[in-house]
Amino acid sequence: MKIDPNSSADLSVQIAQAIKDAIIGGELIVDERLPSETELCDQFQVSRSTVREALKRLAAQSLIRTQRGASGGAFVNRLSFEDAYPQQVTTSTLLLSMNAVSFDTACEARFALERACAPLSAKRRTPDHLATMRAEIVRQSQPGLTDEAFCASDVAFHRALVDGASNPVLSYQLAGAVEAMQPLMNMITFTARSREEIVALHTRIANAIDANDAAGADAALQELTAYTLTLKDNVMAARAERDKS
Amino acid sequence: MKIDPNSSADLSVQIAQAIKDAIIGGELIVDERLPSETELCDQFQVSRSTVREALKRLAAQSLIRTQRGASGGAFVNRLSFEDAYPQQVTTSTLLLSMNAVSFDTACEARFALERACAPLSAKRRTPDHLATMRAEIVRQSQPGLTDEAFCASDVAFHRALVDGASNPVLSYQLAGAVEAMQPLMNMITFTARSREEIVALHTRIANAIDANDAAGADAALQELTAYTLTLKDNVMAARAERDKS
DNA sequence: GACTTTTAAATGTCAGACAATTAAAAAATG
DNA sequence: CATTTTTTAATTGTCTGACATTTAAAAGTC
Repeated sequence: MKIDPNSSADLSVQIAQAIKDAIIGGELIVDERLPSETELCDQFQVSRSTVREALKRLAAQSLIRTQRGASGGAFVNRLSFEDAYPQQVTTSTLLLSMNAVSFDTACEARFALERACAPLSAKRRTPDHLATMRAEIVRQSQPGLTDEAFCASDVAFHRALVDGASNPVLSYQLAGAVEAMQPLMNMITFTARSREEIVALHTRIANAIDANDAAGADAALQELTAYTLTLKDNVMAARAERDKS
Repeated sequence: MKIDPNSSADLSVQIAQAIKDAIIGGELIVDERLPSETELCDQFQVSRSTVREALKRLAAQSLIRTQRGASGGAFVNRLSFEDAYPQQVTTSTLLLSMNAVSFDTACEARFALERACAPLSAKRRTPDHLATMRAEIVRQSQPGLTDEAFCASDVAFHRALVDGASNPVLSYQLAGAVEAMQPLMNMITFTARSREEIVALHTRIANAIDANDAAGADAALQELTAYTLTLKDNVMAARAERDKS
């Protein structure tokens, strides 16, 4: 682990990168303790503040964790899917909101990814996944549900569908896409009629997954995609009309 | 933006979270300048080191950028897909390597996601994407290529396929899955025979995409998935044999 | 007016101190 | 001797103050 004295980059950035490289390269393994801050000062010939800023950068990425006290220090963190999920969701959400990603683009991505999971989910789903899907369908059918709660339940339903594939890598990748869509989905007002339609499609999906019917699930998902886009168009048209008057 | 004086969490963590919330909540908009470090010290009633550690945490997540000099400071960063890609790849790579994700699981996820893109890519790919795919096929055909270079070219080929869908959200999500697989792929030794087979499948994929043939591309991708798993099994079996003797 | 110099504001880095936490060692206790 | 309590030392967290470096804007110069 060395830094380039000729580099113009900030020292704390260089040090963070050096440690990060060591972790990625396997020189530092999971749960291994890094040298103490004081030792890192000696090693890199910088002050403690600089070392600390570097360590905070790594902590922000969940690459290390720190413990205080004797025999404390910074330890290489096992990056778990649980840790990575929320970061992935936050990043995806900001990407969508800051880059003016259109509803259509996000929607397309979401359902394309979800359709990739559906065949696997049809094969492997457990009773547990099916129960979650059914429960969310029941919730969605209840009148008086706010649009936000309806959307949250929608996310939970699709999450169960994705998790049914029993592939943590897929679940991780999709959590971002599906959950990041939620703010966009919340912009849509769901009429009683449209909820009915969505619940019907959800039921078809759940039934297909239940029956290990990949093709059926795929077809229903395609219809749901098209219907979601229709809903969005209606809401947009209604708003445009309202704003005109 | 306030912090809870009763919280047991580190001050720099709390301050980072407060600013992060303000960004996500839209109180701080893109390119807006944050108060200077000194002003933040007053605002949160903490020392400059603490404020700086909080800012470094945010910088590590690309949420802010800093500029030195007069009229410098910390600015809310527009999180671009370009910034987010490498972070996504690093995180995915570490997730795979640290959680003992099996080759099969990663492979399944990768190809499932890729198949989700193929139909869109068949519809929208530009001559540019096709040219990249063809160029990588040519490179892969050259004898004397190292396994690493072959794998890198493989990633580039599939990246072009994914980018052909012209959906930045999909490209972003898939970059992680595909590139994170590379270290695992690098473990495989590609014989001349297997390269020939892969190049043939790549050619079929490129031809199908060229001909706007979604079904053809999907079929070739499925075969490639199966073949990749076969290759892995062969390599594993050969190693087991070698280690026994 | 165009160029150069100065200035001031901001971040980056350093040094040293003390506070808070914690595990282990040492001491006290029964 | 075993158990509990106390002390100690190591380590991170926070504070203070200083100086270095960078940079845009203001002031000065021709």
